[in-house]
Amino acid sequence: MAKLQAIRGMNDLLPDQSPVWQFLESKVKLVLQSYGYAEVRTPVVEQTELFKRSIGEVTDIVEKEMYTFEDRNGDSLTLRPEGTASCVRAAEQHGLLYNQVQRFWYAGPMFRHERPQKGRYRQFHQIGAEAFGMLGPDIDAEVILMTARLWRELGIDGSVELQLNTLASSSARARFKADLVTFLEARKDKLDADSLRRLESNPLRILDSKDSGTQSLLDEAPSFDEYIDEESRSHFEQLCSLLDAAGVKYRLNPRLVRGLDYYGKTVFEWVTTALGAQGTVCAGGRYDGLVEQLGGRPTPAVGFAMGVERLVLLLEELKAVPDTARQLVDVYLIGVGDDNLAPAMAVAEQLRSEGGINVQLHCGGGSFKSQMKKADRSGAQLAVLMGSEEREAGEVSVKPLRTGGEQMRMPIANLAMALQQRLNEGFGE
RNA sequence: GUGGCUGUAGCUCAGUUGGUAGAGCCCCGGAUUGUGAUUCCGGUGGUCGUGGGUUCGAGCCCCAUCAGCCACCCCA
Repeated sequence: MAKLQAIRGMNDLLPDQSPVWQFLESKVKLVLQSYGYAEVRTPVVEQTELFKRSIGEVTDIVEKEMYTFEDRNGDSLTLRPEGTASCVRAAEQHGLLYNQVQRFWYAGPMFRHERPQKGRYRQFHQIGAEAFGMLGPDIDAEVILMTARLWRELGIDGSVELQLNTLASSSARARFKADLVTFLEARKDKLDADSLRRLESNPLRILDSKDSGTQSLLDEAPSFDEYIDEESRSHFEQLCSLLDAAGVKYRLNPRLVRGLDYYGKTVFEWVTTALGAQGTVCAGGRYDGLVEQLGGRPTPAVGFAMGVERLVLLLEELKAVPDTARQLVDVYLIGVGDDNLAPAMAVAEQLRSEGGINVQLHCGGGSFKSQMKKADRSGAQLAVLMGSEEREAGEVSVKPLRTGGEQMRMPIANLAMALQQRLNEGFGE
């Protein structure tokens, strides 16, 4: 019979990896909470219409990357390809945006049918934050500061760079887009194949082209800078000075264009060179038009999403995860001989009740030698032995496995506290 | 969706012009009866990704397919 395997581009998270994810997730959560953001959880499946209306009908995501299917009622459903649309839908549906200011975050799997490669998978994970109801550049700055703090907390701030741009108002963008298309239409013969295709689908992305011929052509093209409206310009300048004041470094990148239709004004990306082609680790911007586009009242909004897989890769690349985050077991407990199985189990339960340390109890028998071997392999700092001698004395034997210390007897009463003390000493060496 | 590279033991990999599979690690057991990591000895474990084809004979050659990796495209 053929072996079953996971769907292409959808990965299992195994024990050697999960500590890295947990490290990342716990840090992110603490930072988001420290800014007063509240978690929202939405379903992974939504009406297809939601994504068509938010992301944009002609984007690659909607046209060829969504997992779309009919349910048993004949409704068209889609596995969410990103989180913002669902977040807005949920907030709007429950009246959370009505005359209110809100700060939310979410986390979870997203789905896009792309060809898998490093840092890009068909089921991938994002953690994102969205702030609603605030028009000024102050909230843009807060959102960016929050991400900057996060990189510091994770110890990767030296390896990511902030790129910043403004897409201005939608009317300014529309005027620029029209002129750019006119300019390029007249010079179609000089465009590379990809850019030619984008001329129809997403002309702004041509600015991003890696083709040198196209890039030199763009030098003579209309410059977006001249199209930026006064309000957007002043918004952007204020944002920049807020970031300057907060000591956040950034690089202005006029070619920075987001892939989703709903962005306007501020856009930013955190980029690393340490991961190959998929260098964007976090990206976001302002999307003042989206709420209205999805049927709500006009509501200003800013947000971002970070790619968990990419950050995990970066954390590993930089060896930024402390060993303590990987340690699962503090104490390995062995009952010596059948007579001492029950007492050993009782001690294990006692330690868990007293709290503070993780205990793995040896199960499954085997020679004493092999039990000690397992204690060593478990990664535990201490082996705790419960034999007949110890039991009769109301004690256990404690043997340090990583440090040179002597084996010693300890009373069972208040054992957790005594072990905790030994464990703390161990870290000092 | 396009292109390139790669699939041999649980893992990392050898395998000569085609002649019926090997190492290291891991795991299990042993080297004086309750003491691990180092060392030594022994053992378990593979329809060589899958399906066709060529051949007396295929892990090696050919085709297809699936999967992985990298890049393009796209994006977090």
